[in-house]
Amino acid sequence: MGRPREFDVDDALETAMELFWRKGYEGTSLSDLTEGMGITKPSLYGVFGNKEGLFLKALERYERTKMNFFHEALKEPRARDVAEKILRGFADSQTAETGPSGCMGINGALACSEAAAEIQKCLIENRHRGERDLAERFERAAKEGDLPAGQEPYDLARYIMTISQGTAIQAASGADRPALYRVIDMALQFWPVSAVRNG
Amino acid sequence: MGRPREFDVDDALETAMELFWRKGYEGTSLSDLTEGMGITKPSLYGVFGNKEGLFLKALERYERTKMNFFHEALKEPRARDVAEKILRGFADSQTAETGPSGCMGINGALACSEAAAEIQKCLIENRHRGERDLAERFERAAKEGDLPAGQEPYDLARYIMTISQGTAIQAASGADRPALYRVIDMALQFWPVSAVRNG
DNA sequence: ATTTTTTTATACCGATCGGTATATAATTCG
DNA sequence: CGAATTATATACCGATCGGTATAAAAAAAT
Repeated sequence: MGRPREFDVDDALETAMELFWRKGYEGTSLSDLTEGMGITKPSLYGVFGNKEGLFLKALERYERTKMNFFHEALKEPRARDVAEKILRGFADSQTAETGPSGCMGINGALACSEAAAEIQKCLIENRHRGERDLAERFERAAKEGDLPAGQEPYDLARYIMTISQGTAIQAASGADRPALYRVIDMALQFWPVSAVRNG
Repeated sequence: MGRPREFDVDDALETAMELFWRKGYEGTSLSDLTEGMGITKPSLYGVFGNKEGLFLKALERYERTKMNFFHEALKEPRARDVAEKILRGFADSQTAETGPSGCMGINGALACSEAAAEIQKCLIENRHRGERDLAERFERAAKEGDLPAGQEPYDLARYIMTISQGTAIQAASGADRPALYRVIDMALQFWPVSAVRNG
């Protein structure tokens, strides 16, 4: 009951996500947000709490809608396919024609004032979580004899994430998708397509 | 003549560089700067013009004092040594005990408001310049038969810079130097130590 | 129709932002 | 000694920051 909301929460959150993605947490002002979302400040605060709450909800949406390839990739039976799907998935997301370039989890708050320290911490933990998930997948691969000889699962995971974070900077600097794909091709050169078993 | 300056310009610039490096251009306020540098705002404006001018001078200092390894590396006679020196040079700078983690050229203004667009553009051009310098070095290597078979100079340069930008994010996320060195080892696996001639 | 509930619009809050006007202090030059 | 010059300290500027108080508007419940 009560007066019905005049805007779509999902649409508004999508807009907020794109703004934070493109301009970062501190680079996006409340005026940017309310103007872009087409709502007033009281409406924003009523639905999303405050700027920090809005950012976290936007980040959750980003993970759910733009990073879904990541956990899908972990299900690949071969470790090399896991790695390649993750690398290309990141590159695709970072260079989509629609939406900002780069990665929201990096653009959001890489370096910032003390006021954004909590957001910065969240994003760092976010990165660590992804890296850990990938490392655990590679640990399984190691047990299965599915890693190139002499490769440590955690080092391999950090390597893959480092490439993806590098392509995020490249994309934010104007690199297009084919350029990133060539980087990925090179990053996977040492990893034989069929190191242990076929399939 | 006139009243003598009561602070050392070089020391003040060093402090400004560290602040911008750690907190970014927009994340560093004039209060942060004047407090850290131990000078007042009129002194800052008298010597450095304004915040943007101070940032550009700090960036110049950063390039001169922290990125000097880069152009030194280009002088290495073998392309693989060029690549390795650059990769380890970046990793060293990004993980120095003294000074902030990561890279000032990336932390400075990766994603920001319109007010910092000019600084952002400068930093992007900065990255492109380094990549181009490296690509031209690899072009020379290609003529000398000093690249692994089938590698394009510009792609190889982008690859090396992508790794270095990735380690910058890793360092800003807490990774230590040995971890980055292991990433670099992996990134160079495809590149034989002596592909063409010995030396 | 009135009450209740929720959202909206407007106007406002103190704090901080980058930047500067003014005047005083400290030096060199004549 | 002035006079000129430069740097300092203090106080201030309008604009914007994130956030909110107040009240009108629009619906459901009685």
